[in-house]
Amino acid sequence: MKEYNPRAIEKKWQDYWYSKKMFKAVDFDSTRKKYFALIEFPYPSGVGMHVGHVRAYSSLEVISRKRRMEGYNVLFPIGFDAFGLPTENYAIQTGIHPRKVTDDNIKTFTKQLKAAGFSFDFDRVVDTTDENYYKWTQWIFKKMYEHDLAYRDKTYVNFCPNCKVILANEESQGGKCDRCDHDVVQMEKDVWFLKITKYAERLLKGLNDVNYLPRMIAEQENWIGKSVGAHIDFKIKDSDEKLRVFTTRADTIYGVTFMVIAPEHDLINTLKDRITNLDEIKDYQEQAKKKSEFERLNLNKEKTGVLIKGIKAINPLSGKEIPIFIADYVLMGYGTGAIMAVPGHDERDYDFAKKFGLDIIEVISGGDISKEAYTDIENGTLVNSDLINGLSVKEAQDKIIAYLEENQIGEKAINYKMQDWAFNRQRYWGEPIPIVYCDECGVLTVNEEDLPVKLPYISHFQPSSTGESPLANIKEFVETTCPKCGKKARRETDTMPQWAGSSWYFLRYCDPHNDKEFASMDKLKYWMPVDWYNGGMEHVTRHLIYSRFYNHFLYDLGVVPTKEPYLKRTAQGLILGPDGEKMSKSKGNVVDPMTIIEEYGADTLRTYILFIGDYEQPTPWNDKGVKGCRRFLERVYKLFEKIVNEDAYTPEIENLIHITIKEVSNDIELTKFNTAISKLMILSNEMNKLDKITKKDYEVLIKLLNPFAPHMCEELNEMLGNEDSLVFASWPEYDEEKAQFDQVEIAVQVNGKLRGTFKIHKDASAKELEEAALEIESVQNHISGKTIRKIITVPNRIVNIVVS
RNA sequence: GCCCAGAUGGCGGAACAGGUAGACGCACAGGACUUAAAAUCCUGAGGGUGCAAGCCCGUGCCAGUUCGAUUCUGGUUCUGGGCACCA
Repeated sequence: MKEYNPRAIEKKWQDYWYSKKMFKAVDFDSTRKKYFALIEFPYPSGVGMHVGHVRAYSSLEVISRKRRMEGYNVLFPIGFDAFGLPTENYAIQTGIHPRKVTDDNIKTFTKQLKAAGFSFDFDRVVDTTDENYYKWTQWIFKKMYEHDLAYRDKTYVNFCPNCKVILANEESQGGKCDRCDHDVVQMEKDVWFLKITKYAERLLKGLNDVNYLPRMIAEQENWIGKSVGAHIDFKIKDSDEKLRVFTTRADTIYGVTFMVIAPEHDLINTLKDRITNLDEIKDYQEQAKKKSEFERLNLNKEKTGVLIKGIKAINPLSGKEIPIFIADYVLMGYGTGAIMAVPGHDERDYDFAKKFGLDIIEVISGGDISKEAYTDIENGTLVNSDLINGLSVKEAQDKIIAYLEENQIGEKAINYKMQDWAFNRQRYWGEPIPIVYCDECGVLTVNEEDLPVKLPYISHFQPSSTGESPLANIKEFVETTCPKCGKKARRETDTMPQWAGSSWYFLRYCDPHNDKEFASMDKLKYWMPVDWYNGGMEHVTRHLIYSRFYNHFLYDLGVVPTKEPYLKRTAQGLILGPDGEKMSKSKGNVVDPMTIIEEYGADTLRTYILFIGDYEQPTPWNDKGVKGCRRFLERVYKLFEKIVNEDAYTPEIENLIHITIKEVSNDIELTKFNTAISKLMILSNEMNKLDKITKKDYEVLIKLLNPFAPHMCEELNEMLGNEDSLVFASWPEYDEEKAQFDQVEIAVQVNGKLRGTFKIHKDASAKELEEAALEIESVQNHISGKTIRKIITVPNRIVNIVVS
């Protein structure tokens, strides 16, 4: 028998699978159930495939191969999310056009994916930068605009002076640019927004209909951030103006001792004639504008603010006059940009009141407001609150809200932390936004038949420092005609963020070559929803929410068949460097999967990456551990020599085979790949102890191992004389009766401490167990001279003798 | 600060409807094969203490429930992730 030679074997079977298109997903196949397995398509960066990709893809790779063996028509597609900053920055540095960079990177990536033997359907590859793809990305935007979900608004945006680009909130967390870590500054700008907040409630409700890991549900709920409370109008004294606030604590209304508005609040402008310290206020507004988001949100800093002189608000319940402040701890972007401050029962208001020497009134008993704000809403009773004295927090809230609604000075209200999605970038390498500005007709979308708005092939794509897109400098691009009146008009020069293309790619996989629609309803009905989606935790609050929003919108349009796009979502843990640190070039701890493939083979890499540890936990890479998996595969390969034609039956091996089929099958479904592999190791170790094994038993082993190490298993299958590939071989089945051991080992305890064990046939009676247990010598030593109080027996497990 | 995970040998990790802690793999030690090494195969091993059978201690820490707790409950420390002046 030849030695195990992965290099030759793997090349041979990859050629076989890919040339015969073995992994082709068949549209409308009615003979088999469909299964749509989705992994997050990669960004084709210049460094190529990372071990993190291998781990992320291996889970559904194993599931897909198992599903095919179980008789499913599997759609396991791959594509490239290729627009974006890294490619553009690389192009700026090197002068090579992003189109060429992208094409080269995709080629390399494809080669690497095939070298790992992934069973993707390579006939359905999508590339977000392909004009036949982004035509539909633009089409969806057009539809959103037509349905009032895309709008232009002047706002302060996060601007990265280094990348020269406006960032979404989620790209500038902690006041740092997501891409380059530079400090983000505030800049006023006219930008495009998508009204994702309109879908907040549905995105929240939809979580009940999907099977995501609980921590993902929690993260999404947290991100959407729903709060139920009330709007309350406070009259401005001697004026018709009202100041509207949002509060979740309507019950504390009698404890309001001042009000605070955000620096950007309109009230200043509206009442500027009456404000006596306008210069001071304006000064404060200017300062607030200059602060970076990070400075402003920095919790530890002391609160600042200015009393607005000349105006007062009136508490609608108590009638008391109260001062109004302007302070940047109140955010314009949440609620109404104004709050009623209740220092007795809110920590932030408490700090502010202490600093400015303002009254602090107790309206809920139970705490000590001379020391700190009392914020427990579960306990405590309302006091000093005319209408609601003696009530619980909950009762008081209901009563106040009812009162507000009756008197039309407020109502029940819901707020979300999630904000509308800033949807444009001032960059070249993205989808042009299909909008035209006409002096006569205003803002118009490009007609459907004129899509796509093609990205011009230019050689200078450096951004300007004014925050304008490089496209603004391309005359041929900017100058166009109005889709309505035909006169001269200008194109929008901003492009879409990278999230746009990835928000609907799973739909395109169902019908990737369609040039009439983004995908046909018939095909979508056949394939959607995605049965199982695996990816990183880092995408749970961005990509996953955005793509769910897109899908909900398209559902409303009637062009996709399901509300929720993904039935199930799991996430892999990070692969850390051998030093236990996150892999990074600067730390020099990056492991290149291609090196592992060259040295040990793709089958070893695939097996090791799933054996390395708990799939969901971050786990350090271990070079020596790879060898162990290679040894395991070699052992399985060598077992081939033990196959005999004669009868080699033993009850033990039959038992073990059935148990292994059962447990490996279950473990794979639960993403417990590490224990699945360990059970295959146990089976092969046991087989190795025998002198001879049957072909039938060996086939079970290689079929179970096939999803992990398909090249070697295909080779062994061929060596067995089987003509059909393992791709569609049947997944082994087990007999529940035979998946049990006949003999069980029983532990014997005295007072809960292990004192011995014995073997007995399965399902022995309690009496048999007791008798056998009492006969054990060491047990007798521990009970002699004592009284037996109780004997606890658990069938097939344990006997515990309680003595005293 | 709030929310969510997690903490088990030298290392990665098993086992939890409460029932023999440490499966499987790595690393290590001894042995076989070899002139030798590598590779391979066999054996050993949580810690302590004994010549040994054995005994004692052990799943971050402190309590509790139980015949019995890595598993359940309360508290606590540390680590990782998410959110964060969100009214």
